[in-house]
Amino acid sequence: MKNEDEPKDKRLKPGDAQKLTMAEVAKYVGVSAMTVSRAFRQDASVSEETRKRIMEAVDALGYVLDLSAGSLSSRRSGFIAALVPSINNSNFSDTARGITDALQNTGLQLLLGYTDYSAEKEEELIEAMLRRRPEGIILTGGSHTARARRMLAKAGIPVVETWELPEDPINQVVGFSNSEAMALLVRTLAGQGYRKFGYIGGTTARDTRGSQRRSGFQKTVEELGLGPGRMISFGVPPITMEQGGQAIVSLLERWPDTEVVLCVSDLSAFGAIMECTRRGMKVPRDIAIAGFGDYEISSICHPRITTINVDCYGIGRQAAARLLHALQSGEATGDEITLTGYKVVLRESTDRNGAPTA
Amino acid sequence: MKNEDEPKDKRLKPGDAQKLTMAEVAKYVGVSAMTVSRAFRQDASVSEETRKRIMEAVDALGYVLDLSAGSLSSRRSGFIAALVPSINNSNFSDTARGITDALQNTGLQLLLGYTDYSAEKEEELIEAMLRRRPEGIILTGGSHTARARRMLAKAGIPVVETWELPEDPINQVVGFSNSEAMALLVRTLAGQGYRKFGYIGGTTARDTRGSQRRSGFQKTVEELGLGPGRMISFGVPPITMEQGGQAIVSLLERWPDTEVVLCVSDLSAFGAIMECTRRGMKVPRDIAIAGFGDYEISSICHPRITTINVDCYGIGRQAAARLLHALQSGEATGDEITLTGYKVVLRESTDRNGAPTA
DNA sequence: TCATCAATTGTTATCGATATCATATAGTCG
DNA sequence: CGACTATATGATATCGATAACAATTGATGA
Repeated sequence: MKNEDEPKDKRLKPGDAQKLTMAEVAKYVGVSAMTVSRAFRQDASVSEETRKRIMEAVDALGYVLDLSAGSLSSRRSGFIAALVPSINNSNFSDTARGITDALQNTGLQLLLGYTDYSAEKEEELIEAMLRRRPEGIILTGGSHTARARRMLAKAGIPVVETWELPEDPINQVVGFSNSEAMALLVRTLAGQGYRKFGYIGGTTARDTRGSQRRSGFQKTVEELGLGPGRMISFGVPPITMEQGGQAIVSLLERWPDTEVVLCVSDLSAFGAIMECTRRGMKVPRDIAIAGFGDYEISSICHPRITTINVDCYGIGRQAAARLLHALQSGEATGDEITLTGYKVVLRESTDRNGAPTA
Repeated sequence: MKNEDEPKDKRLKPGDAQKLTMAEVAKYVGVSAMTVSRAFRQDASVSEETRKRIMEAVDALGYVLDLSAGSLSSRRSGFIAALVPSINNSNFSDTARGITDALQNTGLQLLLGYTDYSAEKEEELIEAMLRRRPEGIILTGGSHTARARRMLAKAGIPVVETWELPEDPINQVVGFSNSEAMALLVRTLAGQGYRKFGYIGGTTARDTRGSQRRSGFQKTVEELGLGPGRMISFGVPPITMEQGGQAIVSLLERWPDTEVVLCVSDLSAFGAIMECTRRGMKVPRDIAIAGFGDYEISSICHPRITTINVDCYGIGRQAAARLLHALQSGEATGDEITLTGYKVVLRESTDRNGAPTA
């Protein structure tokens, strides 16, 4: 079947670098392989003149360092792993960007995986990552399978859990209380006079941040004596814009007099608002709607959406910073919790005056 | 400065896995390391009974395979690299998802990097990737620095360029003509009676897909005898929702009688529509607006946005499939071009009847 | 002037798994 | 029954860089 002996692909000229090794570069320059190895690192002691000659040879030959060999020997893989629920969510991709930026010039690279909001998939990914011996690992959330926890414990590398405040942290934490953030939003809106609160979120407990927001909502509504919240669960997290639209329809069918609806994220809030608009309801005149996460869309759409701004980028930066610190200080750092900020952003979608804009 | 000899971090119990090796697992079970190695692969010949015993030991000891060692020996790194302009763009994250899905059960992992629409950053990333010896690499677009091209040629691995049809392909291509896709949209809208066309895009040539769309627009408008298009360039790609809003203001100031505006992406189209709405203009009654990319938002927002649907996910899947094919057939595959589909999706934002919905 | 030291380079062993070849054992078949 | 084959396992060399230590050189200073 296979024609192995056919002439090689045209882009592979016979004598090409293909398997060029450090030793060959060394021979070419007339030094030892070790010297070439040193030339690739800034710290090492190589005379400027030698390094220049080596680098010229590297260029001429087209040699590319082989880290997989180096990392075996140095026992440093040169990357850190990060797992996020979804790459298709700008909150998490901002966090990924924060990590990448913090890793600049550290010689560490980011290996990203996404768990699709599933603890099982997370477990698989953790194993896949650990097989490549990352120097540290950043996780989203604090709920992991037992085996995942065991693997992480054994790995002996710094672990940072983000975006939440887990009850039983593995190691370090960089995040905030989703439940308190949502509570703050409820209190703020109650302070503006809203009384009949609805909530739209996903069905299962897969999205732990979602459940925390939900419970923060529920608890606060009750504390304020505003009766039980009107909760609609719609679909498996992450709930989409479209599901947000469907959810608000159900919610309003069941509780037509709802005054304000809080959504587990801006995306569902946006879907809900659009669906209302489409049905001839004015937001916030007929109903107020708020989201969570402060996605770009919320400051652009019409009406602009009230939300909780979360420091997504900062979470990434700080998580990476904690990791770097742990690595530098010889892994002797204890477990710490770094709180990141959040704030209510009041916008048109919950404006008591009703007229979103002139 | 550092206290290297302090007691180790509490979470690392002395006897822990830390440096558990395959040889130790082998000794524990009473077989050779080679047999343990085989047990980890399905294809290898190990008796079911031995494999079971080994896997139990692996579990009991908490051993995790070390791929960095294995890949040095087997000369297979077990991953493929993909570079996208931005992870924070759902078009590209759909492509990334397509790649990941296609890689399921192949033993290959995806290593993702983002270039931020910069050829220099791409070059850096290509080098960083090649240092880890990926078995293949997927790029976005066809414009690369000379050094990047040289490195890729020398690497001797399959390369897939995506999302475009480069004039001078490196190896394989999976994509479509952005210029023709945009041309199709212009023709479709012209067919509906629109005559005065505007265009909103980014300023520089950094985003080659953007420039191609622009030139497809320009060319077609002229071909149809609709005068030169009214082009507004706004900001460095990727242009944001907000910039879309600013751009349409400029465009309408300059050419108030414009009938329809095409945007380089749905995101800028959305921003433009919201800005119009905010200023009391009705879309499409007062002005029609269309986007490119068929992002989720475009089917949800109000009015829904006319756009070009691109098979983002399919691009990823097929790019990975081409790569896998090349790897299986002993890298002897020639350069091929795989065309992916696109289609015009007509929605409310360009509806000639003007009334988006009841 | 000779010991000492810093700077630079070389030598050798090694990281941990796997390719490759060798070997043992059991089953098959004319 | 002997040769042959398939299956299961082991022994050893090796992948390509780097750690660790050794060696060389020239400079410095008492």
